[in-house]
Amino acid sequence: MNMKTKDKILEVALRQFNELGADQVSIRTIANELQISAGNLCYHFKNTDAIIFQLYLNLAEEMGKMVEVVQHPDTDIAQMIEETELTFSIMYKYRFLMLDFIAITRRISELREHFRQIIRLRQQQLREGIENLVSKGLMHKEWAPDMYNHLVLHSMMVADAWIPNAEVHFDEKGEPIVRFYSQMMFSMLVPFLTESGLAQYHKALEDRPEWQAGLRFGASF
Amino acid sequence: MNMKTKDKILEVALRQFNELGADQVSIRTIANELQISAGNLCYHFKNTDAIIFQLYLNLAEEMGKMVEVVQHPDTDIAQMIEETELTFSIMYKYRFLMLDFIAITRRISELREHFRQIIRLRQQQLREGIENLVSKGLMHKEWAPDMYNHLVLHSMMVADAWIPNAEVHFDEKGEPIVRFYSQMMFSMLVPFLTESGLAQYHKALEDRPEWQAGLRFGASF
DNA sequence: ATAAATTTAGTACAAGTGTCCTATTTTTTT
DNA sequence: AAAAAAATAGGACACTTGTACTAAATTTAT
Repeated sequence: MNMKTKDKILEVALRQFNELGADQVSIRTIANELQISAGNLCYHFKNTDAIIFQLYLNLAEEMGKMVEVVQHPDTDIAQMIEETELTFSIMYKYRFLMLDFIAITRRISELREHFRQIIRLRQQQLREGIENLVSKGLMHKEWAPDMYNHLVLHSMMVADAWIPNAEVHFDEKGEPIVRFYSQMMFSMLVPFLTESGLAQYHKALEDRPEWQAGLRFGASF
Repeated sequence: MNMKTKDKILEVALRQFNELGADQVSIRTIANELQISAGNLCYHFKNTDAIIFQLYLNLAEEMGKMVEVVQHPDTDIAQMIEETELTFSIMYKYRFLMLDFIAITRRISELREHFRQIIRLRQQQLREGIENLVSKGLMHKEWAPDMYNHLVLHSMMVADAWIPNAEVHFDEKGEPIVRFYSQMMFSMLVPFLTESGLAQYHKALEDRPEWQAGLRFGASF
């Protein structure tokens, strides 16, 4: 099977973006690595922004598919953690978008509005997850007004921030990072779990040894 | 009194950085606005990175002074909120650093290490604050292992992420934004407050009407 | 097979950037 | 007042980037 040039471009571009940052990649750096002419590359994508936008669409698509698959309403805690990890993996695959998000949205304004939609989707997902856990007696009912509204907002911010955070505080890359921050994300719910919720949580950790080991913040934390 | 050219450069540069983003500002855009030659500007700062680094040092200095002032150990909740707001104001003044942080640290590597120190400082501050509240019976003792360790980490991430978040989800600028996110930051502690802690919290809000009104997330949230 | 469409290479151009250098002018020091 | 230092203007240079264009090669359709 022969990969189309267009796909090869996207593949190489994604890697370069992730490794070097959005501002260090140009049509020429990509064309060079692919051994094709810059003119050829411009035939497929007018400029780097066009490539970035396409990569963003790919991200959005992968996210969308993921959400569809996960739609069964009564998930347990172990499943919720897994879903978090899956979502975070997709984000990590396109991490340059998260790292340079502001600079990118300033140039490509469609992206900002489109991204807000994804956020709304994820937010709703989380809210439903919480309500589900409450109805099952795994999470407490909220004991202060707006408590879970706030929790959702805080979670969304952590979900946006973990990749930049990893970039600053870790030298590691890849899986361990994704797992560490998925765990951290879920740990935000722990203080709100009931006894049976906590029991499930600990059991889930025991069943997956790789969820226990994990990284530790180094000198910085 | 005559402002030195060097200070004028920093002033204009800071505004341009905040308004346009780090990648849209060059020695020439700054020189133009100041009606000085590019050569002159390069006499004072070799390049834009040198300006950015100096602005970062200014931020660090302001933060340092703030911490010194605030060092009295027994603050109440109202004071803690005020301190948060003060810290956030300083961050907001230099917000381009937060927005383009990753891209900037990739170019200026000294900055990353230096920044980690600030983080460590703030983290310690928060940890002491929590311990203080616990010892006063305003916060519960932790009822799950590492609970407050996690809380501190989550808070640090929100503290890093609020400015990019504001840029994506709000069109407003300035004070209201700072106040909104300071409130949000503090609201992370609310679920852990005791009854008397909650009472103090609500009283603090009542005493400062401007803390109550606040923004609401618009269509996106 | 032949015409048409797609894909590719190669190159030229204008704009912007950081860097460097020289020549004045202004300020400070002696 | 003379000498030294600091500040400013102006511009040349090399480099990168996105853009645009032409011509050749390849694939696809008829």
